[in-house]
Amino acid sequence: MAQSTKDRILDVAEQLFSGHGFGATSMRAITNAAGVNLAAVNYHFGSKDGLVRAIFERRLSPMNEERLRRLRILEQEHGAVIPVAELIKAFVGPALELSRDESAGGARFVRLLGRSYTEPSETVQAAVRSMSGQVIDRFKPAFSAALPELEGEELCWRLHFLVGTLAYCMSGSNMMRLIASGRITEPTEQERLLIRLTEFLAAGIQAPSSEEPVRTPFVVAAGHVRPSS
Amino acid sequence: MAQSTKDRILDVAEQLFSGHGFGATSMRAITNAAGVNLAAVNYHFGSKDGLVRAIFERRLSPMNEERLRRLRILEQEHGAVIPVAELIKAFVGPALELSRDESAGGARFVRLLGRSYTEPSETVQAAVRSMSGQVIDRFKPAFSAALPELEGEELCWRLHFLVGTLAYCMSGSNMMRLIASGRITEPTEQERLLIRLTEFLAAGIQAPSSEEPVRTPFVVAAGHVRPSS
DNA sequence: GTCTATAGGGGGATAGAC
DNA sequence: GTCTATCCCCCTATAGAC
Repeated sequence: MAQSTKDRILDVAEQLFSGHGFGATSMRAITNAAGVNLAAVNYHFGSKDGLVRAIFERRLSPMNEERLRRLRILEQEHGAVIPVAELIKAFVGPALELSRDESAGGARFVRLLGRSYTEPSETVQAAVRSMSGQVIDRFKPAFSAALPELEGEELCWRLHFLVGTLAYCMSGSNMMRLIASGRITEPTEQERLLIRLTEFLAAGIQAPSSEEPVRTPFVVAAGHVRPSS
Repeated sequence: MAQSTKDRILDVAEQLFSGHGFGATSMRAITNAAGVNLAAVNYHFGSKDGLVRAIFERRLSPMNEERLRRLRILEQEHGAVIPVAELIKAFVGPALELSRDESAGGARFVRLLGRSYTEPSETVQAAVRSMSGQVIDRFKPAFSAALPELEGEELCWRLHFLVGTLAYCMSGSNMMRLIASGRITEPTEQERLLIRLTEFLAAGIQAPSSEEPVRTPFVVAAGHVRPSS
């Protein structure tokens, strides 16, 4: 059950990055806390950026695989048109489940991941983006089929809002404490988060849209007004 | 029209913090870009943390005043029960309007503010929290009155989701590009964001809740079961 | 109010011994 | 694979001249 130097570095770095952010966590802090030598990070990961990428690789890739697996199951059950709430659960569920995995560090990683969506660091952006493209490519058409009344751009915005709400929940923001003002959220209530979040998101993404109905656009040209082809 | 050293530092710091984050922006970078001396930050703001607080003070306080002003107007128009969509617009509007103020740096600040909700830095958390408490204290009862069917804890979560979606939108996340995959969002469409966001949030916050209906709680005591008073 | 100079502490990365 | 030692950089904060 001996844990390798590499794994110890990953675990400790995940914890410190999660608690203080990437920029504010030094390699010295990581190697000290892990009880390994400073040079070990460069040996195993090449650089601090390499370590950051490895951390996302280790947890985000399996999480996204799980999302795709659940989508495939839904496609087998429902065919092309999947109920919206089921799509949301397939997308949101793996993240929230990982966040309950306190002992194995999953919770720490999820906090890190939530923040990474708004992180300015290019390294972090690139890592998350490269591992999330496939998920978007698969889920977006599925949502589109489930929400045929939503015009294309509106759908993009709705998905944007959905990802944003999830990212915020993942980040474990302290603002919840401000809103709840002392009210302690029980662990058992934390388990209701998937239900609460799905109810909110499903209603939001299916909201009636005031988007003007698709009109034939008019083009003004050379003195006369005519419908564009 | 001469801009004081203090204002130049604030403007440049806002821009650099917005682009690279707090931890990754040094005082040297700020003072160089502002064309002022390194020691000027410490003279005018005491420390880097003091500068951070001053930046939030300058923009967040007026923005929150505006939110409260709009809430007061709504209370005069509607009394205690204000339509949910109006409450959302009063809360979200000032932030989105500030984000369109490109020339005066408002847009940069809003990106910064959006990220600050998930920022691990204690200084940032404390600054935002101290300037947002009053807004929460005033809006929460208004939402509660507008949504009497929502049980207390459910309301906290719904507000949490609302703040999260807004924070994500403010942060100007790059993920929108991934979702839209090359589709360019026109400035005119950007102006529709308040409408889109309000539709999404209003539907989400009013979603039917599967929360067990309020039952008379039963108290087990001294051998008999009876409804609690 | 604004500057220079410097104190005093980390930062990431790497060469080379073991 | 792991260590020590070190290079050379940047960091914030402050003392004291102007």
